[in-house]
Amino acid sequence: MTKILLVDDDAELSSMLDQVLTKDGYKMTCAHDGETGLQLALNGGFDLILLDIMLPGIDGLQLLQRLRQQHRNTAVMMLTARGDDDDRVTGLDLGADDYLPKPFYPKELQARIKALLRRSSNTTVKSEIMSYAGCVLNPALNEVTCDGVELTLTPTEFDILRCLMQHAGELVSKDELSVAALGRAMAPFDRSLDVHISNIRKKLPASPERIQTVRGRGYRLIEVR
Amino acid sequence: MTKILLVDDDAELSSMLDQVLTKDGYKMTCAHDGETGLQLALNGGFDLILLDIMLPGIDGLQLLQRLRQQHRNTAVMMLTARGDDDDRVTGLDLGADDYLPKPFYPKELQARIKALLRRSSNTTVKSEIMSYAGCVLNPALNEVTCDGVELTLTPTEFDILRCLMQHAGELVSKDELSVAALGRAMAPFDRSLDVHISNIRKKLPASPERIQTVRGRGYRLIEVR
DNA sequence: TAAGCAATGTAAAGATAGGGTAAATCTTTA
DNA sequence: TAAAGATTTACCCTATCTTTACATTGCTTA
Repeated sequence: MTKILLVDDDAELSSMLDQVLTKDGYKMTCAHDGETGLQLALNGGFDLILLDIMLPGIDGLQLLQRLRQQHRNTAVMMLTARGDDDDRVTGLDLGADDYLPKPFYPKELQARIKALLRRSSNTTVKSEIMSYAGCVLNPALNEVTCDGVELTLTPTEFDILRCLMQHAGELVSKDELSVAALGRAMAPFDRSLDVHISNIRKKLPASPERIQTVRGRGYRLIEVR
Repeated sequence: MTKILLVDDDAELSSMLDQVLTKDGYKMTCAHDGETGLQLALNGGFDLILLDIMLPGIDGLQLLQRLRQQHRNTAVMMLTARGDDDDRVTGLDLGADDYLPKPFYPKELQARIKALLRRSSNTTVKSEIMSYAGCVLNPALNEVTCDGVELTLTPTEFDILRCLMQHAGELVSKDELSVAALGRAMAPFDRSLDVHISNIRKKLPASPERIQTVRGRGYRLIEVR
């Protein structure tokens, strides 16, 4: 079941959307201020968050920012007043996936929700212990060992390695790695991922090389020996 | 490199967007009518298609529909005139991922493109292993073997061979190959494709010849024996 | 059949883009 | 505010792509 969180202080609008979307088969939860919204967003396991920008307390943009520090994968659609062009751009840069200017037709919201969920549905992260290429990665504990030696990885490095291990032996595009670990698509001239890869390699046993570069295509973790 | 196809008959707007987005580091291709747009969209391997609705010939919605019959995964952003609410909903239902009402600020387009690419980049296409003429091509691993021997192909060579194998035994025009592998239509005096074909042949077993030249028409992969 | 033309093959040179990584800078967190 | 971490910058190297130039092939026509 698809769970949607609606954060909006307009009680009337909330109630209307609640009805409409419930009828569409989504499981709805509503919050009317930023604090409650953030709290729920962080812990509720939602598939999609509909987020008003103008909120009492923490505003929508702040909420989004705080959310993105922990959850890179929840889809977020902002609901904005018309004309707030700057807010929109800021929101999208902060990692919102879409916005809809108020006022809008429910039909359009429904269509956009469908489009967004369709797009984001295959963003799943496993959390089981994984083992490959002499490395053992435990997502629950945030621990990795390689050839029995414990590695000290930063969170980003950990996410990159996890993504590589999820596709053990397969080619993983830099774009996919970037989204999985940095929460954004590769931007032109963006070298951040390359640097992280370089740093991970420094922490792994020097030989044999476990992270193979496939020029122009991505990286791949390879089984040793 | 992220490839974007822009389909819009407004020459001035096209040229402006072309400039702006090229500066952002995207590899741009433009089409000004529906037929050309569809042709390119189907074969160009684009990451994102910016699609005007009002087009001479095939209109944007038709184009989208035709595209979605074959390509589920290319991200599509529609550019619509303000007020066409129905078109927008239709578009999103047909599988567009976003729309932007004209006129818009380039900054907003840029932000939306980033958001959309971020979202769509991990929709990995589980491409299938193909086998023909003694060659086995595995897109997920970026690996090819021929008669059991592993080949080391560059990304472009790989794309060319994949395109040939997709049309196993059939004639493939140089134009189609160029679009599929180089991301552009053949230009006069453009010999790049010929050189790539030559290089692939060098890497394949010397005999029998598997890539057949059909003079004036294109190339075709032929079953050995 | 030979001449002429256009398409194709291909070696080699030149241009470009992708990637490695040290160091500087920015950002977040404690 | 310091420390950790992420990102940007800058420089280098080289695989890869494109262009060039010339050779070859095959078709057409006189």
